[in-house]
Amino acid sequence: MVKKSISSEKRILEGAKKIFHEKGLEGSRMQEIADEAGINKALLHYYFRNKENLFNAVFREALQEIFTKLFQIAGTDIAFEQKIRLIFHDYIGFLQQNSYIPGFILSEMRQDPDKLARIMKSANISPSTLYAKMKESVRDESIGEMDYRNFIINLLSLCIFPFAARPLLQIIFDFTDEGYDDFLEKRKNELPEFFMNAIR
Amino acid sequence: MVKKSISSEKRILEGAKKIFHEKGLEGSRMQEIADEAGINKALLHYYFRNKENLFNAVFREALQEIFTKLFQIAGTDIAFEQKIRLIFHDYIGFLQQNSYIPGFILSEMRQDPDKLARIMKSANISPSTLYAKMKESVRDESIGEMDYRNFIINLLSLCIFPFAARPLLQIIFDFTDEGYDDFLEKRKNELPEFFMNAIR
DNA sequence: ATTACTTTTGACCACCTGGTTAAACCAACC
DNA sequence: GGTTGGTTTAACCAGGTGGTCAAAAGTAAT
Repeated sequence: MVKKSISSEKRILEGAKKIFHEKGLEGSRMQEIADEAGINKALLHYYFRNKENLFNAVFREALQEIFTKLFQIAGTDIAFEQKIRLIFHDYIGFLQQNSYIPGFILSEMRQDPDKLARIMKSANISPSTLYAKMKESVRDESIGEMDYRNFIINLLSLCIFPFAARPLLQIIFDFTDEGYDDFLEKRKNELPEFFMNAIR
Repeated sequence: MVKKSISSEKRILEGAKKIFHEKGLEGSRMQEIADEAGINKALLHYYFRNKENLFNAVFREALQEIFTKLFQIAGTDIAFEQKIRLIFHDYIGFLQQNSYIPGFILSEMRQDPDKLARIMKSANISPSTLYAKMKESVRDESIGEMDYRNFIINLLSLCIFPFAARPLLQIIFDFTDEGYDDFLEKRKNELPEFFMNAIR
């Protein structure tokens, strides 16, 4: 009884993730999600009241993952330069294995900034932690003074943009799928040097 | 007679731009666009055959603008460091005045990569020009050897991401709308130094 | 076996959507 | 003034959408 219920709910969430990630809120159909989960459409409304609820669950999870991972890596207690190297390597590694997340979040956040703020709060994401971690790390070493917001934004830009803009960049540079994967793999190891030079 | 026709078509395109930019293809309603343009819905189908045609016109224009502007700036014949400074300043300036474009393109490109490739071709965007401009500029000076694709991607990342991720970044850093505008304004002048250090 | 309950389903519906059509409108030309 | 051509509109439609509901199926305790 409990087993069945959990299984169905999980399958719904998995199906919803796949469809929503690919087509977004407006582009996805409840029937499609039901088919993907292998259950009846009415069951979607039994577990999640409506489309918005189901979507919010998926959206919240994506936000949580992308920030949790970042905080986790940034919280490692190692020397600054090592931490930079680790962030680029591990965070891009995380994005490689969750390549749908950047595009999904950037696309779906646009509709309703208030809703975004609400979900950010309910997801218990506290940016101040990241500030602190970064700021004290930055202070630890003798690098140029820099606005920590620019510091973080530059870091995120260099990590996330190549995933969010992937279709376009692949066309521009005539990359195959494998070619772009290889390119990202090498990029993981080139970015730390680029970034360290930049802030020195 | 001709006047009327042009006026209507222009008004439709303007309306479509506003609505599509804000809500995307799937989130926009033809009726909404008609209202925005102040005309009958049937007239949309008279000038543009269907929703997809109308959307493609808007999407193509956005792609054209964002690349034309970049190529134009990159084509200026000045010394390398000056060109970097110019790109960051003028390209971000362009994005400031067309702040909807990054999010719009990044969101709407995801649905159909083939369609994106088709439109890129029909819009006569030739990335090879950019390659050339950049590569020869890079060779002009004594800076570190670097994959020109990483060079361009880093540059685009730093310019575009802060616009595409604006809603999220504003929440994270607790920026007001004006505060974020100010932040971007200062960023225009800080990025060249960051970038020049990075590639030296 | 009966009861009490949760879970799952097929059938259904009101509404909205993109798109069509035939008629009205209007400017220019004869 | 009537004809012709492109332009604009109101009314309409078929199909798809999220959502509902009552009944069926399953489950565990009595």
